[in-house]
Amino acid sequence: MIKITLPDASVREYPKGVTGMDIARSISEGLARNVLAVKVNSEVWDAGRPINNDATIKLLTWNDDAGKATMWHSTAHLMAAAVEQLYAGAKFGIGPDIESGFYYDIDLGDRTITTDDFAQIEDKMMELIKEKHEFERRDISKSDALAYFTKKGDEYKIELIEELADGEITLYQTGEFIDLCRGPHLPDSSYIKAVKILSVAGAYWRGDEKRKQLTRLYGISFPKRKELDEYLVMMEEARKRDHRKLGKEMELFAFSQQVGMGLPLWLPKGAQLRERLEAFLKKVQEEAGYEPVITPHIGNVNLYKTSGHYDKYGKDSFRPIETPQEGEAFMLKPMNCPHHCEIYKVIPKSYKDLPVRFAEFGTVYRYEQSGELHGLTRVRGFTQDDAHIFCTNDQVKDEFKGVIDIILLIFKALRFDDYICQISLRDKADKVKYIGNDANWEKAEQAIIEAAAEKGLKTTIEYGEAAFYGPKLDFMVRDALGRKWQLGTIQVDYNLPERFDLEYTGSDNQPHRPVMIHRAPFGSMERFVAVLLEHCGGNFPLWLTPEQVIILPISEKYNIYAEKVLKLLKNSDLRAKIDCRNEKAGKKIRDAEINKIP
RNA sequence: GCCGUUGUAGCUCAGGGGUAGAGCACUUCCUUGGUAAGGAAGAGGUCACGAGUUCAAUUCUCGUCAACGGCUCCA
Repeated sequence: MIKITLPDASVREYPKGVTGMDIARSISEGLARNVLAVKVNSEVWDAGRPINNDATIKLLTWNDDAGKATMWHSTAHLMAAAVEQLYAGAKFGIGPDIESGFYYDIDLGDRTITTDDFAQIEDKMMELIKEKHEFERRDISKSDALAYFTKKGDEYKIELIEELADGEITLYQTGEFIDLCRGPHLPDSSYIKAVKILSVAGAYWRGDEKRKQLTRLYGISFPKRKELDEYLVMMEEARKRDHRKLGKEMELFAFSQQVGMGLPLWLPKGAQLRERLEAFLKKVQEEAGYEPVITPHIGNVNLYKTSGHYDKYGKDSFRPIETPQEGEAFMLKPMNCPHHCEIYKVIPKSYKDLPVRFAEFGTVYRYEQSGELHGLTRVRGFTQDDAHIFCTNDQVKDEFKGVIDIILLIFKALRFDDYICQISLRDKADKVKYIGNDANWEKAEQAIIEAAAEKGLKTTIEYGEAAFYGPKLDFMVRDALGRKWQLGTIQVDYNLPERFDLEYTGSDNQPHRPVMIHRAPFGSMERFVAVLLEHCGGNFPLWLTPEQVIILPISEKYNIYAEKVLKLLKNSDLRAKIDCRNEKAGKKIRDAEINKIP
C-alpha cells in the first residue's frame, strides 16, 4: 500500500500502482468523468499512469490550467493524426499547448493548407474523437526511437531525439499516429467535445530564421460544445475592439503609405485625446516634483557611442544622418535617456539637490522590422511619457514608491482594475553579466521589493529578467477581455551614470555616483491609447472622450435654440456639438450612439 | 527581415479577359419631425503601382509597395 495525500491534506491508502483515475473513481464517479490529468508531487501525469510511491496528488480538471493544457496538448496530437491521414508524408515538428489552445508545426512538402481546408481537418478530428482513441504511453530506448522516426523519414523528430538522453524518451500513440512526447495526455480522445482550427501561419523550425519554415496550425478545443461557442463569441468581441478598427472608425489616427509604415498620423480627435492624457500626467508629475525638459529629435552619434546604445543597437537603427559638410553624423533619437544625462551634467549637483526628476514627452524613432509593425502597439516613431530620476542609493525606494503612486493613479482614472506587477531581478547564478556593484544591486532589488510590498502590490518575482543595467518593475494590465498587456515600467540604471560620468557632491564633500531611474507610466502614448481603446471598446471615460455631448434638434426650427444650449455647455467647459443635419431624431440618436458619444 | 494571405468608391465588400457594382457615408431637393436608419435624385473609381502575355488586362503571369496572420526581434 502507498499513502496518497490529497489537496485538503487528507491521506488515503491505495495499493501500489494505483492511478489518478482510480483515485478519482474512489472519490466520486462525477469527478472521474472530469479528470483530465493528475499532478503527482510537482509533475503532471496521465490519469492512467500507475503511481508506485507515496505521493501528494491533485486531480486536474478543466478548471485547472494544467488540465486545460493537457486537453489542448492532446488535441494537438489528434490534429497531427488527422493531418497525417489527410496529407500522407507530412512531417511533424513540435506541437505544444499554449496560453489558449495549441499549435502544431508541420512540414507538408510542396503542399499548403489554407483556411478552406480547416473544416476537412476538423471533421477528421471529430471522426477520430468518436473512435475514442487512447493516448497510449510507451517508454522506448533512444535507438528504437531513432529507428522508428528514421524509417518514417521525419528528420525533425530525429533531431529532437538526438538531444535527449537514453532512458527519458517516451512515445504516445493515438490511433495510427505515434509521436515523440513526454506527455501527459488525456485518458482518451472522447474527453474532447469540440475542436476548432483557428489559423495557419509560417513558423521557423526551432524559431531560427535561417532554418526551414514550417506550416503552423493553431487550434483550440473544449470539453463542451457550449464553451467553444462562447470562446468564438469572445473572439468576435475582441475583433470588434481591435484598436486599429476603432481608431479608424472613431477618426483617432491613421497611417499613410506616403508618410511611411509604422509612422502614425494623429487625427484631430486622436490628438485631442492624447493631449488630454498628457495634460493629466503633466499635472500629476508637477505635483510630484518633476521638472519638464525638452530635448532635440536628433543627437550626435557620439552621444549614443557614449551611452553604449550605438554599439548595441546601432546596426538595427535608422541610418545616421550625414551633414553636407563637416562630416558630422546624427542619429534620430531612439531614446531620451542620454539627452537627460547631458542635462543633468549642465549644473553641478550637490546631495541637497537630489533627487532631480526630468520629465519629457519625448518622441523617439526606432527601426522596427517591417513585419513587426502592428497598429499603434508597435510603430517606428512614438512618444514616451519619459522621465529620469537621479538620486542616491538611499532614495531609490522612496522614488519607486512615488512612481508606483503615479501609475496606480492612472490605472484608477482609466479603470484598469485588474493588473499585476512583475519584479525583474538578476539571475542569481550568473551575476557577472550585470553592470554595477553587487552591494548596490542588492540594495536596489531590496528597495523595489519593499516599495512594492509597502504599496500593497500583488507581485511576481522573475529572476534573470532584469536588464543588464539594472532591476525593474513592470505593470501588466488585463483588458476587459482578459488579454494581458505590459504598460508602465520603472527601471533602475547603474550603467548610464557610469558612462556619462554623472556625479554629485556628497555631505562628505566627495564626488558620488547617482542612481538613475527610468520610468514611463503609460509606456508610450501610442501603445497606451491602443490598449485603452481595446480596454474600453472605444467608450472612453467622460473626461477623456473627444465629444462629451451632442445636441439633437428635432427640426431646423430649433437650431437657434440648440446654438444657445451649445454655448451654455461650452461655457461650462463641456465639449459639445450640434447635429443639425436634416434628419429625424431617431437617425440622429442612432448615429450618436454609433459614434460612441456618451 | 522571413513564410503565407490580401489589395476594386471615403468605409464595408461583391464581381470578373471586352475599360466596373451594392450598402453605408457625401451633395442637392422633398419632408419639419419626439427617442436606434423618412423619401428622391446626384456626384464619386487609371480596380495599389510597374512590367509581361494577349487583338484586348481591373481580371492571367512576374516584380514592387502596403495591409493582415504568424515567426524572429523589441534600448
